[in-house]
Parts: sequence; C-alpha cells; structure tokens
Amino acid sequence: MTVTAAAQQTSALLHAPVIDWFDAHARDLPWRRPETGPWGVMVSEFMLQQTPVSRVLPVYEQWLARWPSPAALAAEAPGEAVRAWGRLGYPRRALRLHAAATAITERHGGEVPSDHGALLALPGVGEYTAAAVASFAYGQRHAVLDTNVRRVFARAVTGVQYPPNATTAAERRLARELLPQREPVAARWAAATMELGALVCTARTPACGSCPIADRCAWRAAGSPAHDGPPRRGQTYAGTDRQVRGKLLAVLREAVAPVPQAALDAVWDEPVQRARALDGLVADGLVEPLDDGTYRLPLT
DNA sequence: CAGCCGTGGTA
DNA sequence: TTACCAAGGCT
Repeated sequence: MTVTAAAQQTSALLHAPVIDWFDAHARDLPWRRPETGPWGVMVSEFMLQQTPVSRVLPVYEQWLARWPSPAALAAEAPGEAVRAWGRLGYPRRALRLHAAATAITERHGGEVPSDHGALLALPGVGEYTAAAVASFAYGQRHAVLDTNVRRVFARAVTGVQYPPNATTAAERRLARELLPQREPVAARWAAATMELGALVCTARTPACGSCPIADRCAWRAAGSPAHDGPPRRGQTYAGTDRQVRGKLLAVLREAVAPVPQAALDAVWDEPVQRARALDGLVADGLVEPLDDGTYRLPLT
C-alpha cells in the first residue's frame, strides 16, 4: 500500500470520531457564533496568533464593537489599533491587521476576500491564517495547519510526541491527505482537529483518557515515547530587546499626548539597549518620532 | 531559514 | 523559581 493510500484509509477512521467529539465538546467561542462574519473570524485569527484564547476574549469583543468592519478600522489611525491591542503581545500584529483592513477596503470593496491567494496577499496573513479564514469564514476545503493540528497529527498518525520546529513539506502533504473530500466536512474537520489539540491532545500532559481516537493513536500504540531530538527552542525574555520594547510601548499606549524622551528613558536604565529598542519600534512603524523630540503611537 | 517579535499563566 | 507554552508571520 502506498503512503497516500494508507493515509486515506487512516483518515476515514479518524473523521467521524473527531468530528463527533467536536460536536459534543466544542467551546462556545464568540468567533464561532453563526452571526460572526468573515471580519470577525479574521480579527480572531490575528489575535490568536501565539496568544491564548482566554486573553483574546475581552480584547476581541471590544475590538469588534468599535470596528465592526474593515472600513471602520481603516478609517482610524494605525496607532489606535496598537493602543486597542492592549497587552496581547506582538503589537506588530495590530499594525498588520490595520494594514490588512486598509487593503481590504481599497482592493476588495471592504469585504474580506474568500480566495485563499487573495487572503495570503494581505499583510499579516500567512499560510495558516489564509487557510483558517477561508475554512472557518467561508467553509472552504483547506489544510489548516496550526500548532494544535500539527501536534495531533504528529501523535495520532506519525507516532511521535511533537512535530518538527518548522512546518515541513511532509506535514503539509499529510494534512492534505487527511482532509475529508466534501467541503463542509473538511471545514468541520479543520476546526475539530484544532480543538482536539487545544483541549485534549495538549503539549504537556495530554488527556488521552478523554481522547476520541486514543485507540487509534500511533503515539499511544508506540508506548507514548518521549520527544526524540534536540530540546525545543527556549525563548528567554528577561533582559531582551523584546522586554524593553514592551515597556516602551506600554508607556505610549497609556499616554494620550506625545511622550517626552525622559518618560521613555525611565523604563530601562541601559541606554544603548534602550536606544536600540526605541529605534526598532520606530523602524517597525509602531512609534512615531516628532520634530520636537517627543514620541507617540503612529497617526499614519 | 534561523532568529526575532510580547505577555502572562501554569507545572 | 525557572522554563515552557500559547489558533504565526516576516526577513
């Protein structure tokens, strides 16, 4: 039997239990409600990039109440998006979401595009987000490969504890082979596998006792072997430029008026690193320097 | 393509 | 307490 045939046979045994489990256990998240349009789905996907659901929820609600359409967001200064982003982290996402809203307004008549290629061309939309919006908002058939799905497939199908650090061609091929043929089922499958990874097949201590496919899991069958290979990236934070950038931007988010240099100098005592961090924020378009030596969130 | 980009909760 | 982890994208 070919690898593809084996995967297709495997997938047929996985679809029903995973989707049935999803029907019974899916969380009632605001971006999954029937009245949520493509814009709501897109906003949620931006916010959820590397950020837990629990922290996204309140910001998401306020964001959509204030900017119910791409045009509404595009009409405001990008700095307002950065401010409203709050402490979600990775504030460049706010800038990119604003830029995406502008592009949608200018190029797509204010409607979030449904075409995967058009989505991919938007700022801040990569392979995952394009597939997610096309699938969740428009019900299309796409392989949606996020960290949850990759982990589920690594365990259930490949038989290893963790997927590779970077998404591989083999993972993409496997995800396509496992995709149900019928479009609406495929969209359901994408959401279901993601939810399974988020709630049951978690990174640290998976709840295999609650897993609908535990009896078909290759990793379980192999005795749940520990991760084989180099340690998975360690991202220290204390003392990094990222921490300094965060402190600087926090001051600007809270300020209504332009902030004097001295107020920014107060957040970090090491001048070289502080200057580098501020320069980086300006270069990224997150901070706007004014002629009088003060700084503010970007108006344009 | 490896490194960079925030923040906070949890084991 | 430290270290890991959370619906990635960009250069």
